[in-house]
Amino acid sequence: MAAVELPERTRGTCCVPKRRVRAEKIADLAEVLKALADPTRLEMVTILRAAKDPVCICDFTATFDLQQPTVSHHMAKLRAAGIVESTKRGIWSFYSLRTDLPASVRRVIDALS
Amino acid sequence: MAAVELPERTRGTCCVPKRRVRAEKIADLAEVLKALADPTRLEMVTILRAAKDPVCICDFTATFDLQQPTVSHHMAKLRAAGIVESTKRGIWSFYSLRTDLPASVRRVIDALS
DNA sequence: GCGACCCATCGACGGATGTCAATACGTCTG
DNA sequence: CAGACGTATTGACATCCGTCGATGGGTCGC
Repeated sequence: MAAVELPERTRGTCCVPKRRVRAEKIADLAEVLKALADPTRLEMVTILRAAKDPVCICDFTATFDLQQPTVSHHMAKLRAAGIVESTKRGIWSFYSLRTDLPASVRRVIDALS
Repeated sequence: MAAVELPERTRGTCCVPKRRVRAEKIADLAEVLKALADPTRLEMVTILRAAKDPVCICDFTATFDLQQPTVSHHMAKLRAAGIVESTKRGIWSFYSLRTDLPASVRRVIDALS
């Protein structure tokens, strides 16, 4: 394999790499990634992505080895991050991926699995 | 907009959504996402992705408003997550994205920015 | 060799996070 | 209405995380 070319350096001087992305956008994306960076929430998102219809949260409670408040807490985090939206029908709460996700967020979620 | 069709439910019964992804793979991906889920590290990765040659860590220290140990700590996290690799040249340490990233990780990183 | 330079590691500290038990709230059934 | 059911919220607790100062180790120039 060809050795990678390393740039020449002079002592005491550092160049500043171009910051191509707006700081605000970086922060927003980091928030989304933080919401996805948990095994439970990550699997929730992949399940919601594969599901055609909204999924009742009671099904998630039955899926994961976690207490109901914990499952609810995770869903609240996904909703706070703007990844998920909820609908109520009688006693039940149904969750689904938001359809108006920003393009970058949509790309990241599509890249999962 | 057409109302989303919500599945019928009966009290006391929950169905278990199909878990399509292996638990191990979910955990690995969550680890990578956790490494990316920080504004500093996220920008580091986008800079490395845009850079053709390995980048000296002293340049990152000059870029971010953080102390040198903190920058080093973030790079160590990216390396521990298998996202980044380092080369030494004299005094300097150069970092670059790993070329043998798993396909899913590569897709996620390409989806950023 | 000595000092300057670059980098990694360690220890500490405040804040965030995941989890659960307890509780409160809304909704349906009988 | 009364109770059962599904869900969200609160409070508590242990753990993890980002940041910094201090320190140590390696490398170059003088």
